[in-house]
Amino acid sequence: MTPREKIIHAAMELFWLKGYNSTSIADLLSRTQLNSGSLYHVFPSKQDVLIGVLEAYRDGIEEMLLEPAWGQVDDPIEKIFALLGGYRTMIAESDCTYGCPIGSLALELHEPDPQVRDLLAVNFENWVKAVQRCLEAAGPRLPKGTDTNALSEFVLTAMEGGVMQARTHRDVAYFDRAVEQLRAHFALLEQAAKQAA
Amino acid sequence: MTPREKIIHAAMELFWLKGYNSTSIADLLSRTQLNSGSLYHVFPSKQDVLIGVLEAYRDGIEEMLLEPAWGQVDDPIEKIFALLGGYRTMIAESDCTYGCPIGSLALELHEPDPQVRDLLAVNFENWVKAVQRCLEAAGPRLPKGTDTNALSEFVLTAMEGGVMQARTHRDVAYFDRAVEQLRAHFALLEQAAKQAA
DNA sequence: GCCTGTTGATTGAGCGTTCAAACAACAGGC
DNA sequence: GCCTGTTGTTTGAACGCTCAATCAACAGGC
Repeated sequence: MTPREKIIHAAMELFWLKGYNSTSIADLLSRTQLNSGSLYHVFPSKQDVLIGVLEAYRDGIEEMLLEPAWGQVDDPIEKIFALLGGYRTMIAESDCTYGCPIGSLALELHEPDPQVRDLLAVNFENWVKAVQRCLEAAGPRLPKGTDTNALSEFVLTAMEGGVMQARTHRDVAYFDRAVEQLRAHFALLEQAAKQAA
Repeated sequence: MTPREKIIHAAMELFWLKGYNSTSIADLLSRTQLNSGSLYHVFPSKQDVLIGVLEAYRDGIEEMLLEPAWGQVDDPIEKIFALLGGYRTMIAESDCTYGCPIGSLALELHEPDPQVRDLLAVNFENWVKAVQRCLEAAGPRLPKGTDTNALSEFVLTAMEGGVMQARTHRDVAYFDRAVEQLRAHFALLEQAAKQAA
């Protein structure tokens, strides 16, 4: 494991756990057993570590997020809820102290550099696109003319909003109810598609 | 205007604009033209300023949020979308740099004191209750047995998720699409209620 | 002998907080 | 009307600490 990998690995966890601003370089050093000079040899600044982390999320969405969630799910709409189920597991295992790593960073950084903001946006976009492919695969089960982009964005909306409330109340039931409402929405859409046919 | 009011007023704006951690006591002092001793005479610590701010939001929800949005709206379901419209105005006026003041704080503070967490939760609860009263007022327009609590939480979910994406992409259209999806959900619910009748 | 990479003490700015001192406002005694 | 003691508030320099970042010195492979 190269120093670079060590740092990225540690930073992904610490930024997720404590946020970007509350994670100090000293935190990263003690976690990786490196010295400050080594870190600054690899990353010119703390922000470059953040960029590395966001790139790692961007490049690892398939194997880190989608494949684990979709291992044994074929139905395209169930894939969406399997993805949300993955977040539920994460939330519950951390006693509702962790949230969505991208979403937390997106709200924490109030005036991010363009490069950071673009990476946050790209991470959201890729997530939305993955959901959108599921919606496209669902084909005629959804009403004709469904805006799959807007609907897949809405899945992200529900996920992020549900995570936020679950974390605020320290109760995963808030997330569950958000998912349940989204499921009801999909049920109504499928029903409407069936009636129109 | 007492020093206390000055501080609360300035802190509401600065915490909203820059977040809690990125707002320094020096920022508050220069904004209020007070000296550090005066601030610490009123608030024993920075966190107590935060508590004051959250209490101000809690106590001001009617006049600051609901009354302005509902001034000339009677239809209970349109009230909900008028409330969301209020947020849209806020977002757009700030070029998508501001978000929901409570939501941002909720995600920024990773290990808040119980008192702070309770205040964040209470602010969410009151918001949800206000929406729930609208849903109850809508009565038979929604399907029988609708879980108005879960549905009103879902309105908050959609708002927070939409705000987050709009801010990340610096584009209010993301918020608009989230609201549009929520509107579609309500339309389907009203239709289902009508069919059952 | 050069080059790539590492070491870890050091820097200086910025942070939240403190405190002795100064000040304003008022009350009571005379 | 004037002095005196008290109370509550304001002043702003100073403190201790943490932070991100630096850099001269060093190690090992080729």
